[in-house]
Amino acid sequence: MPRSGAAARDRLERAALELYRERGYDQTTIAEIAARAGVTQRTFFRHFGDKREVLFHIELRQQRALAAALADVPAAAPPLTAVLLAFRSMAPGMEINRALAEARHHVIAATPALRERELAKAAALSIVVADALRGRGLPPWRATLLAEVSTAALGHAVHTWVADASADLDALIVRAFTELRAFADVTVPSA
Amino acid sequence: MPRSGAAARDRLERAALELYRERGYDQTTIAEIAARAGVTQRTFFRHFGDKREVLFHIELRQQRALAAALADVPAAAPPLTAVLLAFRSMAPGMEINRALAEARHHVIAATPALRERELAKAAALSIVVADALRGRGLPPWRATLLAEVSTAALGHAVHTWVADASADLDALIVRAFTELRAFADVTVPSA
DNA sequence: TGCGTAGTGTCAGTCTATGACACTATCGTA
DNA sequence: TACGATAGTGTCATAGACTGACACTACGCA
Repeated sequence: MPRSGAAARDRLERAALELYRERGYDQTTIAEIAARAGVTQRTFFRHFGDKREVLFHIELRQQRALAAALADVPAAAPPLTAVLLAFRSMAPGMEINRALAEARHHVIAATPALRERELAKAAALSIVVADALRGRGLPPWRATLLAEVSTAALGHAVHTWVADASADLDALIVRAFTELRAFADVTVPSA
Repeated sequence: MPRSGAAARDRLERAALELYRERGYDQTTIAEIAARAGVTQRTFFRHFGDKREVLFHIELRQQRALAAALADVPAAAPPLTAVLLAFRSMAPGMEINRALAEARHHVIAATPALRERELAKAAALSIVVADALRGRGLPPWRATLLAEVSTAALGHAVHTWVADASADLDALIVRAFTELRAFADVTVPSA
């Protein structure tokens, strides 16, 4: 393997985040990001699919971490408990990167196009969870449903956490799952 | 009020859906859509914010319908039961437009950019639900959580419905909410 | 030393999206 | 009936996101 390219990619990620924060996403051009990273526009698009993706490359790491965490939960644990445990196991790692998470959050919250991409990444995470749930024996429909709902709960916890400097992510995740018990009280026909 | 513009907007929506299906989203240009609708490119962008939005204009109608349905549920109904009732009340209207829904679904499912926008629309729907839940006395954090989770469940039901010609949307919505009771069995610390 | 490969630069081009300005159709009113 | 206000449209010009093609270069390995 020759020249790695990882260094350039890192510089691009850093430069993009800086510029998005300094002058806003819409007021930043790819040319400016590339220039700050010391490469050309064309190289930017070789590393990232589009202007948004540069902010979400780290999600790949989280996706893999989640898949690993899910695989690590003992098979004896009930499906949703396994999901909760896997989610909780990711909290410490995120707490460490809180500063970066906050910086990204500011930009994303201010930019509709980025919020959209964030939802897409959450959906990708949900697929990882669904795979794991199917692997634990849940029928596909149920697995997908519970994966999407669990991921939505996780997303809400993360959003609260990143917006509140004094919040504890792990506690929020637990709280979210706990409050979902409210569904047990819903009145449904013949049930 | 002068010239209404609604006619041109309708033609644009129709033309876009046709072309997206005929040759795919990426292979379709705004110029082609506009030409088929008998207007110029510039007029397209006056009616729709971007190339994706033209497929999601109808969601506005559904958003309003959902808000109305939520307001119509008696105040006596518990919050999540109210959400379920409101969701179910939308099923008949969607069943009527099944053909259109299927056509849109094919295009959306085949196009990542459109799936992304679909998620954004679901998030918008979730905000409507959250508003209603807060209006019913739920604390904000809980309202947002349950709104996002409920909307995720609705989305899963709708996706299943649109992909299976023999499916009954109302039954799927009920089923989704029923299966969410599984969260009651999750093991959480000190609870 | 030379070969293969991954990464990069350069160039040209297409398409999305927006701003500015002029024109036109329709409605309400004098 | 004439007229002004307003919403919709066309035209023109332009920025900026993205892509394909081709040449070049740095690094790892035989």
